[in-house]
Amino acid sequence: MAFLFYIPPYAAFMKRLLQSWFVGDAVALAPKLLGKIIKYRDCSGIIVETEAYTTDPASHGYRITPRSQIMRDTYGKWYVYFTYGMHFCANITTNKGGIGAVLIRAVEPLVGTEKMEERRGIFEVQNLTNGPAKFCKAFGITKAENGLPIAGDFSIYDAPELSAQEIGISSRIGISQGIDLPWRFYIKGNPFVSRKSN
DNA sequence: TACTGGATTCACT
DNA sequence: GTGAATCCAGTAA
Repeated sequence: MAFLFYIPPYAAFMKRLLQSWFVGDAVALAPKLLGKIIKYRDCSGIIVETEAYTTDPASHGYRITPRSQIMRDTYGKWYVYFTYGMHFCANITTNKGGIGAVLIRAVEPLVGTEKMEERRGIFEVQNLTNGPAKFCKAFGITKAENGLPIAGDFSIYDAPELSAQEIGISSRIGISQGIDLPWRFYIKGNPFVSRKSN
């Protein structure tokens, strides 16, 4: 909540990240996205939780299919997929030639809270965007946004004042390698991080 | 063509 | 903690 206090001072200095910023290893980029501001049309928020996907068995990139091809062929684009018959999840592709994407798991609402409440049909700010599908629904992100470049109406901005937060990391065992794999990254103590990670 | 399961969320117990 | 919702992508035949 304390973040909200700082919006006006740094808003003027926000710098839009170019597509080339998103080139690299997904595991390295995922924590760097924390504290960045995501903006889509009438809504914006601070990214507080991300998840890295590469070529491990839990990732769509484990087997490249027409759907997941974007994970291999692009960087700096939105990979939005439909799951569980009712939810969308939004990823950022991070590689070209390699395979990688970063899932946006949770954001802290900044602008457009009323729109988010309308789309979600609930009026508890804390539950609007604290989950990957919740975030998509609140921001109005659907499959129509799949493949769009991170630019224009659907961009990410750097907010230096927010980037120095303490970062938490969850890991899972990489089945194929048999080693610990950094996985979820989140801003410690932030109330909008989904429950599983805090 | 048919079948299976899912990077989730929510209501209910 | 458990199970339902709900439909698309992927796979097998």
